[in-house]
Amino acid sequence: MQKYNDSTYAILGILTTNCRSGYEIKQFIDNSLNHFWKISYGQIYPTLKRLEEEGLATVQTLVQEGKPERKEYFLTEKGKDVLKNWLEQPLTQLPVERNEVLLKLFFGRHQTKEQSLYLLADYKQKLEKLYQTYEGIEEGISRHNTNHQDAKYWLFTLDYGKRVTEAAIAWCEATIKEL
Amino acid sequence: MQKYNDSTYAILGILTTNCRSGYEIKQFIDNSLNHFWKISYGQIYPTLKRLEEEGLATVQTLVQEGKPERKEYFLTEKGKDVLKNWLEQPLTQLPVERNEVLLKLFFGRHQTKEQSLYLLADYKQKLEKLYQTYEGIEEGISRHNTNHQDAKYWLFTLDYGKRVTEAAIAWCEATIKEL
DNA sequence: TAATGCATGTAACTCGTTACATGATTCT
DNA sequence: AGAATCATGTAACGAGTTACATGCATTA
Repeated sequence: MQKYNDSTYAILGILTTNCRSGYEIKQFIDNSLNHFWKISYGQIYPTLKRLEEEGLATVQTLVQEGKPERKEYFLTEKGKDVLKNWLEQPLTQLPVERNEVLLKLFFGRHQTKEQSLYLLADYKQKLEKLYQTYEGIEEGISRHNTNHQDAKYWLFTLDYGKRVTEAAIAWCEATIKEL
Repeated sequence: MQKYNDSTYAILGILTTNCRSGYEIKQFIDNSLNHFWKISYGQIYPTLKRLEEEGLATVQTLVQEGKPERKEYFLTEKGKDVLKNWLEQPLTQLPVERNEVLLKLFFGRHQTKEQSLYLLADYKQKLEKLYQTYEGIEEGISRHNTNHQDAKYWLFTLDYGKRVTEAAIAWCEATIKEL
């Protein structure tokens, strides 16, 4: 089976929901996957085009009143198979997560102590803000989508973000103390 | 001041150590930064070339007996300034860390429970292996480089890796239970 | 009247990897 | 004899972002 990149699978997955157009897909990602996946129109539209060309989806152009035309994409059986197959495959290997703060801290000997402390304090602050964002989204989902079939899985991904961010914050605190 | 990408700054930083050639830089990254930064020769050599062209480094070709020629790079004052300036700048924004496992779990409703459990168990196992790798490196540094000026900072970056990985493992366990 | 939302799309660019080419020496 | 180490480099490709172009309807 031919390989596609992960963004293609993400789009394939989103097409199983009610999102059908490039515009809607972008919105969905920004609202629901934004904490662990992002994507630009410059990638969405060419991908959708390719999906159709390769028979993974069909298109229907919808003419709307008072709104621009909109192209709706629907997964074909082949498209569903490709998605299913991808879902079944475990990760081949853990990616190396580049971290700019660690890179700077790594060269900490060439900085003053104050600079390193400032770097860490700033990082910590940004992580705390991120944590609050997670909490906000989590609350939103819990309140509005309690009965939604996907809500459970959405909350799992948010829990991941919270736990990992929490650990990073704790590291900042410990490192600031030790510096 | 002109902007460069983070890999350029990484190379600039490494040139402040005793690593002077592309080959040595690659080795250094593979040995010491590998847990949060990686880079290929296809990026190192063109970057070094550019560093020289833009006056951030000078080159000296070293003819060795019984070994191939080797090009040694040395930071200029301008190169040191560029590095220093970068080190002083805090992160502009936290990057979104793409996570393939979360992406698959997000579409968990389209999978069987067994598939999701398998995905998580496999991820957990890989994280545990990674954790052990961190411990191994940490031990190596503690044993051999106790008096090295950089050792402290190297250990900080490893601590980060350990804490974040630990949190991810705990999330796997919790999610497996809840599924 | 200006901004925002809806909606699609492309071209240029950056970043990065992989695969390839070259070639001597040393170790197994 | 073959593999590993030392050493440099390029070409092709893939992934992804940003900026731009277009244009109508609604809201402030």
